[in-house]
Amino acid sequence: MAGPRVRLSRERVLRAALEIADTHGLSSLTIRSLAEALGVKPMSVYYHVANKEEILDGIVDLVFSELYVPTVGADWESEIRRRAHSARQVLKAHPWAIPLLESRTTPGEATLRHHDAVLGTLRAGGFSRELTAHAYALIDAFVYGFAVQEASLPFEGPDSVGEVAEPIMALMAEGAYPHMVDMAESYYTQPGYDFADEFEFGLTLILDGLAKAAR
Amino acid sequence: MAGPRVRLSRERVLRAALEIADTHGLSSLTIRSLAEALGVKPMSVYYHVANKEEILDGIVDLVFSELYVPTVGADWESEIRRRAHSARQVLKAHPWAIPLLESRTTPGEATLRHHDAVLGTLRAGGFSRELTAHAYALIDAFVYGFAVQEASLPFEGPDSVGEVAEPIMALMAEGAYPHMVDMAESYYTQPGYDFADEFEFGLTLILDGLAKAAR
DNA sequence: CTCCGATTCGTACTTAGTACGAGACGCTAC
DNA sequence: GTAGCGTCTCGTACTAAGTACGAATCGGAG
Repeated sequence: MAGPRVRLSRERVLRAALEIADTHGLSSLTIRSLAEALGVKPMSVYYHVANKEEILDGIVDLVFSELYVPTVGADWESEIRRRAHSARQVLKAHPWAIPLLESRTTPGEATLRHHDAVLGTLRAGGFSRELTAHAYALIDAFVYGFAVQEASLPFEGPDSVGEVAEPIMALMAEGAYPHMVDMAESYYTQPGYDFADEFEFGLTLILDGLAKAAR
Repeated sequence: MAGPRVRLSRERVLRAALEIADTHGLSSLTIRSLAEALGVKPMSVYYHVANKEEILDGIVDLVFSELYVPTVGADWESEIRRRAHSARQVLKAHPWAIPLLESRTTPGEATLRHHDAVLGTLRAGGFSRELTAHAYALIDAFVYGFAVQEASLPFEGPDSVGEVAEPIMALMAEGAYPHMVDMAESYYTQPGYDFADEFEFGLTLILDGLAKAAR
């Protein structure tokens, strides 16, 4: 059953944890399931990480490491745009990571490197420190907030509307939420609607606004 | 020891749960702690809620019910601005709720009513359905994302910088994150800096952009 | 081959969610 | 008042999961 006995390592532990979260969801990531995936006994994991918190911090940083890192010095607008799209992509691929990003207050290396690059790109793009701070907060709030919305959308496509719980539909039908119903019926459920497009609109509006402010 | 024996109810259960989360943090909210706060035995709680998930859904909706609900028909910009500030305030008061807002996919009544009012305000303000969808996504992403940032900021004021873990500071000192260090030293830690101001900047930029798009 | 630090694991305690069914309460009809 | 019956509360106990503690094992250096 066992292979040629591979040594454990913090790296392998985190990789395996990431994989479990990706394939079976965050709630399936337990020390025991992790140990099993590694072909090892639970307590062995604890030699490489202090506790589960550290594992969570670790996989969040792994997710961060997947983000496109903007090039300091290149055209700020396209770099920031690219990294925003990248972030959306990555968070969509690891939706379980979204609730974690906040609770983790111990940023990892990839996380710090990433933020540093964003700040650098803006500064090199001619943004004052003040405007950089504004821009940084605004862009990240949007990107992150958008990912959250996308992950928790009750209906995210023309097909999945039916999945909304019945009591809600009942209330909706009763006319309790007229505007939601109107939007749902006349817009969100129309063929061709894609929530992802909202991202482009918002990002463009923000970048345009920042560009104007930077002048 | 017991008072005049007050009946339990879903309402009382949720109120008590909210209070525990507010005062001792979300992790202290367990069925047992909740039962004790209610002067009751753990399993009694389960007559009023199906499981802990339902409790979480419930307190999230309670938090939503604290938000300012915009008046449909009134000036959209000031209404939306007011509700944005309200949201920030509320989320700041219940930071534990932030990670929850996403994971909960079963919106409560207050949540739905709130969203309906926002949509209605925009529509009544002359926004097309398309622009309403854009605006709604953009504004909420920003408001929510901002709250997240605020809650997880490594340093959120001139004083608390020292709280950042040492390894990070060490790396920073080594010059690994020059732009972060620069911003931290020359801007974030300057007296008078308040992260909250970033909210105003972002919100105004967004509302201005939307106003222009609405014309 | 022996010794030693680096790893791995066995055992077991603790906290937490909650299934199941019995018991207590209090109101209603006789 | 009292029997009867929903409504509500709780006693018991099982399961899952994190992890403390120290023993067992492994693999390379001398």
